[in-house]
Amino acid sequence: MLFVRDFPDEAMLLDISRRFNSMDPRAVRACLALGLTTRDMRESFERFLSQYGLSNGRFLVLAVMFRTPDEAVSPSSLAHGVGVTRATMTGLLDGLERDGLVTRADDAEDRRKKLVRLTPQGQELIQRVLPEHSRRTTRFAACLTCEEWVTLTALLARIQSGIEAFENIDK
Amino acid sequence: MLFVRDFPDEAMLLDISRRFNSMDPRAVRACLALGLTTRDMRESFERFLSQYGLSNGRFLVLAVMFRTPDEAVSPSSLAHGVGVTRATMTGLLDGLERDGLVTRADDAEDRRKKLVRLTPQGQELIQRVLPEHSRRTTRFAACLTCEEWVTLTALLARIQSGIEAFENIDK
DNA sequence: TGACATTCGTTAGGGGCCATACTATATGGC
DNA sequence: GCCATATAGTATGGCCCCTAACGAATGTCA
Repeated sequence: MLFVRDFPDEAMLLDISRRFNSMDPRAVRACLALGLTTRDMRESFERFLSQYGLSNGRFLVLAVMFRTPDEAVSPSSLAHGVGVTRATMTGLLDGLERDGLVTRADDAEDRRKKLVRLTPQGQELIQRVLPEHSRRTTRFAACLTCEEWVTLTALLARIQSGIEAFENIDK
Repeated sequence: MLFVRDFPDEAMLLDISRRFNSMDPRAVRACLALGLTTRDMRESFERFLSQYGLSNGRFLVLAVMFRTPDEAVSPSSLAHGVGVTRATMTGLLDGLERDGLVTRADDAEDRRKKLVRLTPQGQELIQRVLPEHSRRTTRFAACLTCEEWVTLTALLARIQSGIEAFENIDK
């Protein structure tokens, strides 16, 4: 019932639930809201990044690398840091390298590895993005009070552990 | 800072925020939780659907069509109902037709249109999925109390209108 | 040292989604 | 009837992400 992109579906899904099982519409509505809110956040964020020719994945790569701008990192550790597979990282780095934001060199010590480095253009770009990103996040944080954010986190944590619980039943 | 798939990033992003701007870590944490919870819900849901050879999109198509199992619908209205573009719907229908869950026929009245219908196999499948889906949703709803779901919805609504607000500033 | 396992980056192939642009058809205003 | 416009479905090509499998390099341990 989750993960719809359009509002008409709310009616449709409520309809389906009604036909099959009397489910609490408040929970259904909240799930819908969860999906839609997250989608809106994501879209807003990606629209912002796209002004700089970045996607979420590309941004995270640059951001991770910018923590140690002068050190080279391996694609593998980047993949872990960003939270994608190594295969996906290959694709991201292909794009970033093509756009001149990053370089890949061989590692003399461990010849399986590559050494990824930010180019000056890469550093310049991420330094231009991050402050604005920061401003956006601050504005975003103002949507709720501190207590409300804490409440939200607590509720989400309960949902997550609930999912985990019945995930284990399923399997 | 949202939309990370892995936990190490929390540290990383807090680090970034700290370096650039003192942001409320409670808000950052909540955003992270929002993204992670939604992802977990989505993954749990998709894992469930994949047992039946369905994806979120494919499931929604069948579910929408199952509201009127005997009526034919156009790809266009399906796209609107499911919330994807017409181009995406073409792809979804290609797959569903290939798997024998759906048929496409020409519309004699309006020769631009196609008429999509559930096959008996399609009906059988969605009828097998929906009750289990319903049970899952019910279990899911039990994660929080009714009041808590209402609270959650309210908080999310505030976030959404907040996003909308500064989305309008940006553009 | 040699055999085995593990790690690295990559390729190949898939799904999901999008925007864009094309063809065929329909429709409203003249 | 004719033309501009809108709509329907699709093809193409792109991005993001995945799994599976590969060759090369390295680690391990008898």
